[in-house]
Amino acid sequence: MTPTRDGRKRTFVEEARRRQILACAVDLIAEHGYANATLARIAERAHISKAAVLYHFDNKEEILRQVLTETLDELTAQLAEALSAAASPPDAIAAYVHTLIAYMAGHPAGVRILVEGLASTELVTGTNMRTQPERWRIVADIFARGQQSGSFRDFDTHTAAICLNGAIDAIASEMLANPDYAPLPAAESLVDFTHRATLATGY
Amino acid sequence: MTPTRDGRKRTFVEEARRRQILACAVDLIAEHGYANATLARIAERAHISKAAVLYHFDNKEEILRQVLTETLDELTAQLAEALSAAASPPDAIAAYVHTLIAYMAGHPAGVRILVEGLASTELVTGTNMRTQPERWRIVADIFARGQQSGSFRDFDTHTAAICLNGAIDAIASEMLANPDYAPLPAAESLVDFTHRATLATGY
DNA sequence: GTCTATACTGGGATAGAC
DNA sequence: GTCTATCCCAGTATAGAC
Repeated sequence: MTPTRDGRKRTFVEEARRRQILACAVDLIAEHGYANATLARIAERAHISKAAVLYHFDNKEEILRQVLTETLDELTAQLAEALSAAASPPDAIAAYVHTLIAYMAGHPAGVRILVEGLASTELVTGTNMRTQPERWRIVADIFARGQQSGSFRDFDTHTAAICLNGAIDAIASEMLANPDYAPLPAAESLVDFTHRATLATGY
Repeated sequence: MTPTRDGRKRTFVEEARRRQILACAVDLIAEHGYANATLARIAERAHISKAAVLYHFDNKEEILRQVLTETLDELTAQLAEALSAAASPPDAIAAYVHTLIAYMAGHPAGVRILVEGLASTELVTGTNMRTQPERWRIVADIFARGQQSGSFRDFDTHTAAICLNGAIDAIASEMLANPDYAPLPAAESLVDFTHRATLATGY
């Protein structure tokens, strides 16, 4: 996974070291946040020197990027599975919301990495880390399919998708900030809101 | 505004310097982002030394905090005005959405400061910058009042408020990332979604 | 190919002169 | 009240040992 830039094959040690470094980075980011997960600390935890870390990764940002894409891939896989099992577009929307929020509830470290990672790469460093097909497209496509099949009323799918994702993210943030906030009822509410707002047939 | 820690009064020059420094910081953050708005650059733009900047502010984060609260205060004032003019809770929700999105459309620099500032202070540095009465409360209260007066159906006002704010923020982010994205239709859509999802009477 | 040592840069923060 | 000098730490670059 994640081939080298020049397509050359990776040695055994290299692969092992990369995994080890990434694992250390994940732990540190989850515990102390990205800004406090310094190269020195990562190196220390991996029992190697700073320079050794930079031998395997071009720079610190590349480590974040890698951690981020791995987390994202894991989530995407779960999402793909849930979506393929959905019988109808409205079902798919419900599955999307539930899968995302369930993941967030079960992987607080992953959430921190995603929230902080996406925010810091996009905003702080200016690098565009948006997922390949922009995130809202997945949802917008479901809405569009539902409109064609008549299950959704006519509305701007782009805006609806952005709002839904924003709502999910906000719930995730609240979960991080407030441990008392229950994710499951929140997910149910959000699905309910979305259905009421988008379904063609009366609720 | 923003008294000193020890309650002592601020001299004229001190006040002027603070304003000047904040103005420079605002410009730099808006143009290049918080991370790239270094003390050196702020000092350079204000024609003083780095240390002089730190004489007036304890550290860089305090500058951000100040910029943030000023931007937030401005926005809050506009919001309060719009809300007080609203005749009913549903009207208030519409006014809330429109005011926020209109502000965002008209003040791209302000948006950048808010988005980046809130994200980086809360997550990267770990400082809690949530506004005094947490942001969702304002909206949740409107929903609650509307439920009492019968205009809203029964739902979890906390979650609804979080979702609505998340949706607004997501629209703001999209506006930043994609200049083609039109804010006004998006605001209309969001108000429409919210009404459909929350009104007690059929739509 | 893998790594250590070391040195350089740039950012934030402090001490002390004026 | 403002500056200079200095320090520390983070990220990065290079040389070279093995």
